[in-house]
Amino acid sequence: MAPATASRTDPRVARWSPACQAVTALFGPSVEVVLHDAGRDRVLAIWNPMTKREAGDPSLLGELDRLPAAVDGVFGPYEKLLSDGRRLSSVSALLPGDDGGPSAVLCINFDRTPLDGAAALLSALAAPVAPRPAALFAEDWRERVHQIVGAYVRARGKQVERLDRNERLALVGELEDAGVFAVRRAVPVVATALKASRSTVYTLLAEHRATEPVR
Amino acid sequence: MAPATASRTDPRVARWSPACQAVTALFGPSVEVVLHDAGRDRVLAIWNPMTKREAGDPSLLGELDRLPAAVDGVFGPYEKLLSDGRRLSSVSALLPGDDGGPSAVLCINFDRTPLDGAAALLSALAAPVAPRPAALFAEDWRERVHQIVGAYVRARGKQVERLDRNERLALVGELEDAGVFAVRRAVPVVATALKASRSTVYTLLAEHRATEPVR
DNA sequence: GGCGCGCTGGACAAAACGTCCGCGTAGGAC
DNA sequence: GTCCTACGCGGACGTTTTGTCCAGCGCGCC
Repeated sequence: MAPATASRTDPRVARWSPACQAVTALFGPSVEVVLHDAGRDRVLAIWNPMTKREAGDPSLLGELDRLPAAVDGVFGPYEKLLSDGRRLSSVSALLPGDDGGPSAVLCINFDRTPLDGAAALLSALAAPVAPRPAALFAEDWRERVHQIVGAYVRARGKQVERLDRNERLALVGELEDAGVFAVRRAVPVVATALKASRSTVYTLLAEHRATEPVR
Repeated sequence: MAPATASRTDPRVARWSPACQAVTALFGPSVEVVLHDAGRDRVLAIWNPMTKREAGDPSLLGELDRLPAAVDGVFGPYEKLLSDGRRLSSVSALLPGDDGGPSAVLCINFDRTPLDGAAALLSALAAPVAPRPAALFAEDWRERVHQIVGAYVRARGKQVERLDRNERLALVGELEDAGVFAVRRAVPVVATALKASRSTVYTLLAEHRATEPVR
């Protein structure tokens, strides 16, 4: 498994290559390992590249300056965003040369996008998955209004027109509790079903809401 | 973040430490990184130990001989089993010394137990989840919006922000078909759920209605 | 006949709805 | 890099719906 590198002869590549390869081997296609030339700001070698970068390309490591202060020569982990939307967790490490000073920079980028998907799936498990809920909506709410009104009317054996004020109030209450008034253009429909005016429905509704404030 | 090591002065530790630390930093408590002295079969340093091993302990690396042949000095990944049942994926790499010969061995052990749990959970998803009883509509149309959006998003393993235009259009279509937009104040809620503006939702809605006029 | 209650339609203000447009910008072509 | 296109955004705006108010009126009752 050779890295994409034109600098095979560079001693730093020879030195760090096994370590980089080990990481690549363990995490397969999810990680990209990049070895940078600290001095020339170039990519020395790259394993499993996620972008089109290759050895010799500029490193664009200037960003390291702006990152949280290094701990023992290690930056991060910090988040990176690829242009295609993938989300990476990244760390960088300053690798010492023979003189003890930094000679190379190691960057490990971990594509956590699949994990995001899995995490979403997992957290969604907390809430039960509703299959396709029955078509309560569309035109059904009208029917629902008529059902509620019809049931009420039947229960008292009167026609709508004969219902007295309290009964209408109660009926509006039932409709409200069924959520009918959360639907657009519901009031006129209810008014018709109740054989009453829009005004009256609003009055009853206000009265009901004043009585049962919470809902 | 210092490794558990009594060999701070060993030049090999100084050299490889940043790289080991980088790996530890990225994968947090899930990985253990061990640097071995190839010659003396001793642990040189260990980061985030999962067992009680520490620097100076015998390495017990004899097993490497029995592993699949190394590729470019890298062994594995192979599976290890801890006594407490945890399952590790591991790789080992022969790290070259200044003379080019091996001077140290790097082992990275990744605790995949949590992933096994997640995988089991995930595959269990294939089995149908008991549908929950259909709720009366009342206030749950909001929840419905979130369910539909959530299901859609999960199906593609993207988060809402990254859905492209067509996907959003389709999603709005589903919401429309579910009758969501028949509810008062639905558009702002949908906009929020979609992480889009009210305008955008209306645009998509218009587009959808132009495409599927009857419904 | 006079009174009170409640419903009514109409008028009107407020809120929600839906449309439009200019601007910023991300992404692609060159 | 520059240009270009397409898209999403927020704000402005006109329209529709909503909700409130009121004067008038029917009806039962004293």
